[in-house]
Amino acid sequence: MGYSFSTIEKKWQAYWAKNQTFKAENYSEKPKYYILDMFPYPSGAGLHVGHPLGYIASDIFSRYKRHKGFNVLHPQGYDSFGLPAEQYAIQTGQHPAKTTQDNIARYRKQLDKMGFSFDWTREVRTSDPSFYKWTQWIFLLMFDHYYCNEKDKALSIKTLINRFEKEGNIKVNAVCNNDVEIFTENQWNSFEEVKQQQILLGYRMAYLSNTEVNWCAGLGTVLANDEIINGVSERGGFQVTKKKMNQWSMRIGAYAERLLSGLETIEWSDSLKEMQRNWIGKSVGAKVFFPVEGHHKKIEVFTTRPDTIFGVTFMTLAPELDLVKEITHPNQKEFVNSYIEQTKQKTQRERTADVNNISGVFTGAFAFHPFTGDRLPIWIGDYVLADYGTGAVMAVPCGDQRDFDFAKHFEIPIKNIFKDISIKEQAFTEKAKTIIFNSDFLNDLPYEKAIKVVINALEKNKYGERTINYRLRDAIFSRQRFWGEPIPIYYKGGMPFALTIENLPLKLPEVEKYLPTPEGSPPLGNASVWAWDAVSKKVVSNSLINNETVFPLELNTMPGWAGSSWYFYRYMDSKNSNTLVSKEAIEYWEDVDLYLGGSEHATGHLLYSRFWQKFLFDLGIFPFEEYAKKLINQGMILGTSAIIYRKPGTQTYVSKDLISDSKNFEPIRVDVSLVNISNELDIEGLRNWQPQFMESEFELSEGIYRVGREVEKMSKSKYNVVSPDEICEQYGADTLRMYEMFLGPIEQAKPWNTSGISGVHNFLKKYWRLFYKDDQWIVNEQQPAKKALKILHETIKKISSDIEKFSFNTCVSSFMICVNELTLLECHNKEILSQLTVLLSPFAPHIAEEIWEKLGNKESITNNCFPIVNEIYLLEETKNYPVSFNGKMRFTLLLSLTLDNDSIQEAVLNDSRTLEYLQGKIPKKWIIVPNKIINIVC
RNA sequence: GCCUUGGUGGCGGAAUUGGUAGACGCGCUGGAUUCAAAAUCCAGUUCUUUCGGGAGUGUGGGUUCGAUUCCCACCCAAGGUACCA
Repeated sequence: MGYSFSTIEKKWQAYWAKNQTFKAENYSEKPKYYILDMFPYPSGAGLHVGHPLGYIASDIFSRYKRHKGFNVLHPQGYDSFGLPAEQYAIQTGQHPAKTTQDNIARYRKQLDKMGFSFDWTREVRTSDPSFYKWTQWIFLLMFDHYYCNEKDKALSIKTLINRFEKEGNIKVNAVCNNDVEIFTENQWNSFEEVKQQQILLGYRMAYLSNTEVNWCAGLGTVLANDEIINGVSERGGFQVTKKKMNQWSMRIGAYAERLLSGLETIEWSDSLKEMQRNWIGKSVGAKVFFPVEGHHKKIEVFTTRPDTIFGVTFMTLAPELDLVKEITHPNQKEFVNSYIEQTKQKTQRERTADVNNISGVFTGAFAFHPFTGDRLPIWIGDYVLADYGTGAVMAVPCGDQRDFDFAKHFEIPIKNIFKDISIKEQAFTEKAKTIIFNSDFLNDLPYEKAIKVVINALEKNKYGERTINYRLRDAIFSRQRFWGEPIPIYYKGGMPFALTIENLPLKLPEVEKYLPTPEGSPPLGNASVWAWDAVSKKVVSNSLINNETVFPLELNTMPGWAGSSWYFYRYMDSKNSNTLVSKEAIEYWEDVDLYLGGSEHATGHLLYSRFWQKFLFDLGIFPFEEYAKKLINQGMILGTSAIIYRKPGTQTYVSKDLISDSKNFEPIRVDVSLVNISNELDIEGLRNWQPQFMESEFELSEGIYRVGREVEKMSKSKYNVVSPDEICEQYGADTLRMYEMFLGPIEQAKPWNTSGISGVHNFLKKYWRLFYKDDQWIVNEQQPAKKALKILHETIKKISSDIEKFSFNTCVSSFMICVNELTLLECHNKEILSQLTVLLSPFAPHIAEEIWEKLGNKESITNNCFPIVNEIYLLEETKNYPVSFNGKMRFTLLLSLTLDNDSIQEAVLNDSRTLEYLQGKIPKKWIIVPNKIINIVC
């Protein structure tokens, strides 16, 4: 008998569900608190022990905040559009909606078992039309707005049209594509609609452009930069190459500065902010124009070191630049063209791998130095990237290592402009303490001064200007996939036109095949009903496209980050079919108080969602510039993979301890459940696990086969996934919850191992025995011992401050100490145990509810007041009073400044280390305490 | 290379503003209970020692009466990022 967790947990989970204990109201007298988890992608592998880590932490905090008198919003949902369901559909023909539905059901079951206090009435799913209606609506807003640099915010495209009609675009300072031409109001008014639309498209926040994209043939889709790891796709590891395509993009670049400065206002971890800063990559410098000999065009370069301009000895252009073909001398054309071809064929990976391989070609053309008028040879080289800065550099071999290497390799002259610095061996790249010389009007100036002087000179002569450059590029928004939000756009005369909100959601059409069409169009190209009738405002059959009013619809869908960029607002008002979120709901809940999730989303989701937030803030839809005041990154729980070693070309596997050099063997991962704690493999189990092992031979050592181990990310493909289900079954959810917290600090990554779980389970059993002895209820209402009160209040103090600090592992320790001591004191006092139970309830809610009920309470423990520490119980008689000395004859009493003179005398004398020092230095003297002077006698 | 975070027993990890390093748990050792086991309880557990002590928080310095904590240099690990001009 005793602590029967499975009965208790079932009972209370049912109770919470029936009474909707955790349902949050959109209005309350209480202060609000919004705690958000990053919602999961419901994958086929189900939940593993790593998933709940963050959910347990946020659940503890939610329950704690409820005890503290807050109206807590703690919702959950599913990021349910995604590639795995689509690939499963390609293989099996099963509709991704079905796969997704099944996986969600399984996730929900597993989540429910752990006793989370989610308000499930607010559940959202990004693949639900009632949800993606609003994702599409936000896209329409993006399409309908541009970024105005003067007001420094997004404005309606109508404002822009008005200005074009009145004054053309010459005075308009807005973010746009660089190929937008200059026109007057008269020209604008005479343009045809298609032409006008084309110009507007160059200004829209969501725009179409023929961009060079990362094309992944293996996945049949375009990938964003952050979906590529080391030149191959993050998912699947396929090759990625460059390809030009007409793609939707989002002008995140317009928000670069605000995304950067906004970081100062939010409580996110330093490392995460730093990642975003790096990703945005702001650098301050100058644009400089170099006229090309015998050509009307100028080369525009970006440099962070304009102070080195007199050290320029040549120019280098990115081979992809259109300008290259225009300026190349006929004699060099052949070499240049073949070099361009060569570069194109290199994948990003090959290009990055060849860092030390210097290559380039002379174009035969020359540029003029703006100040000296020197002739500078123009080269092309693939170390210059087309999509950073202007795709061209002024090469200063004395001040940049790559320029230096390039110059040495091609025997281009190097000019030294640094005083008393040798540049024989390598370039001099330090900025501090540099004195410029050999540089006309910059001679003898230090770095900082030189920059100011040269930029002034550039601007005065119109040779260039001060510029800020960002590494952050606009986010490509088109995906050639089926299982994503359709983009609510149709095409008329080759120009995109938007649907209106009344016509949303634009639901995914039925298709027979989920693969791209034979012509290479996205999967939506397989749909037979996917055209737009602009009169009836309905989706109609493709066969009607020849009618005057029927137009083809967009075939691309949105990327995975679309829905997740705003989902947290939908929880506030998830059922609303009239608006994204009602005014009342958003005015009450405002923003997320605490966001919990993995740091792997630093430069993806967490950046894109800040961008959307700022855009919708500009439009007055969201109330703040940032949506999450505080963010905590939980560390990953790692799995321990089991590895067996195959002799190449055979079916023979050799035990790990018989192997001296593992290079001669092929490591193969096997399911961790086939291995026991001493790394012994269950050979029969393995043979039954997968057919390929049926005929295997095993070389044993001492009668057993030992596997190798490796700690790595938990993943289905590595067969190292541990599901929480078994732990729940064996020890119960309360033990699992406390154990996961006990493993270590929440932010840290840690390998999963169950060796310590019995300690946590024992704790709960001990706690139970404070109430029951041999199934007899032994709680009394006698006056509690002073010592017991002290232990309780020490625990209250420690737990309260540790919860606020998110230090849950130390909380668990404090509970253990408390229960051990109360057991030792044989304390079964009702008052003390009641308070302890409330304290424990965020961590182990099921057992706490059960005890709470047994203590005679009718209501759930959920909204009961959290215990408050009473300092009276904490006072001690005396220990010793440590004293600190800061070297300037000023002493600080650490414990108390309110003690009278006598006790301070004693205090100081009690501390032998201090006494020893005092006797040597300042006998019989006055000692200064802040605000107080005390006489001390030695 | 650069940025961020970290480095403490056999292991996971504690340590408030600089003040008895190693809380709590695992593991291990011994004991009680038991025919026995499970369960439970008690004691011990940084290393070393000639049993007086001595050493000890990645390494080497510094500040301080006193440093895991503060400063400088270096080493290592994890994560991020990169021909970024």
